[in-house]
Amino acid sequence: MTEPRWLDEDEQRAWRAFLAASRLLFDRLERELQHDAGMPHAYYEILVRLSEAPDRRLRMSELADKSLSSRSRVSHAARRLEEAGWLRREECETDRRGAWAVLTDAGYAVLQAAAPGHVEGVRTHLFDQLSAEQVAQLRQISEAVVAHLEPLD
Amino acid sequence: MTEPRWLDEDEQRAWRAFLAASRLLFDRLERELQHDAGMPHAYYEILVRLSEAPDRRLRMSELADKSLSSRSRVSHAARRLEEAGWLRREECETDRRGAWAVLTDAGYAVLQAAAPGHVEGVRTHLFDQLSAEQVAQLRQISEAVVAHLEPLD
DNA sequence: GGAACAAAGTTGAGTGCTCAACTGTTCCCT
DNA sequence: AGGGAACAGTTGAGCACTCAACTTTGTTCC
Repeated sequence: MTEPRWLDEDEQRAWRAFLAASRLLFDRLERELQHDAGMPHAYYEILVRLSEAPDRRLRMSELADKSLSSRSRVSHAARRLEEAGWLRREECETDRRGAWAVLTDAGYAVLQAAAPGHVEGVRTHLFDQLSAEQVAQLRQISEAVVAHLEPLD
Repeated sequence: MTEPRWLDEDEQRAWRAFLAASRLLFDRLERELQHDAGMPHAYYEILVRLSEAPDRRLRMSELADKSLSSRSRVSHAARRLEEAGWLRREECETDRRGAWAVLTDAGYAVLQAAAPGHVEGVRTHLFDQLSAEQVAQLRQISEAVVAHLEPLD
């Protein structure tokens, strides 16, 4: 291994602040969503992606890609969501290996009910604390990180 | 409930980018740490906090606060870390309810071994992608969020 | 056409987290 | 002093995630 490149003072502080902000924010939103809508954020995101797809359906792999989850994770989640009646799986005609994940009406209704509260949380805990300039900065910073991590892996 | 305050176009994009960046970054670091050092990031953070404390020891509650974890989480983690021989619990003389978490020499050694690789990951996946200005921006944004969420909760 | 390889998705074991309930101790207040 | 509230920490059940192994189907290439 080569000589380790340590973090300087500023980076150290930035990293710790970012770590703290992320943990606090996501833990908070997770808890609110769990409390108000009875589902973890990962499930919420799956429902959102499905609701935005044509015919409210996506192949399992697309769903995994769009929600930045592993196939395994989505597969486990789909089982749970199916039990709850919010999602239905259908076999794919054109590729017999494949499966469609379809958002049910009940799933759509649950999402509609959960969304305002969740959005309110995001507003309150994030955007209300930032200036318009900072929102733009956060976006650019995030996009740089995504651009680096997305293609790889 | 009052009228929901939705996110505008810019906020929507910023939020999704931030979500994606955070998930990708933390998942990646988590996986690297698990692979290279055989521990999740939460455990790494516990070891870090202990290593920085006087005599490498902290009361369980302080440890929970500093690592932004619930007492329960730290308690479960401590059991695991104790099994691994990286941490030892001692009873507190001045408060018989309390317990000290003490970093063992083995724990310190493991942390020393894990740190360079982890820091390298943070560099590569985060700071190498950002300008010095963006690092400063990220810090300010994060501190604003922490300031809002820290006291409450 | 058939063999090797890749892709889609599922499954089970293991692990860490949350939540609520619990024990034991200390603090506070009159 | 004594009773009640608050605090420190642990525990167990339930759930979500990871990793690796697996089945089934599609693709490629000779």
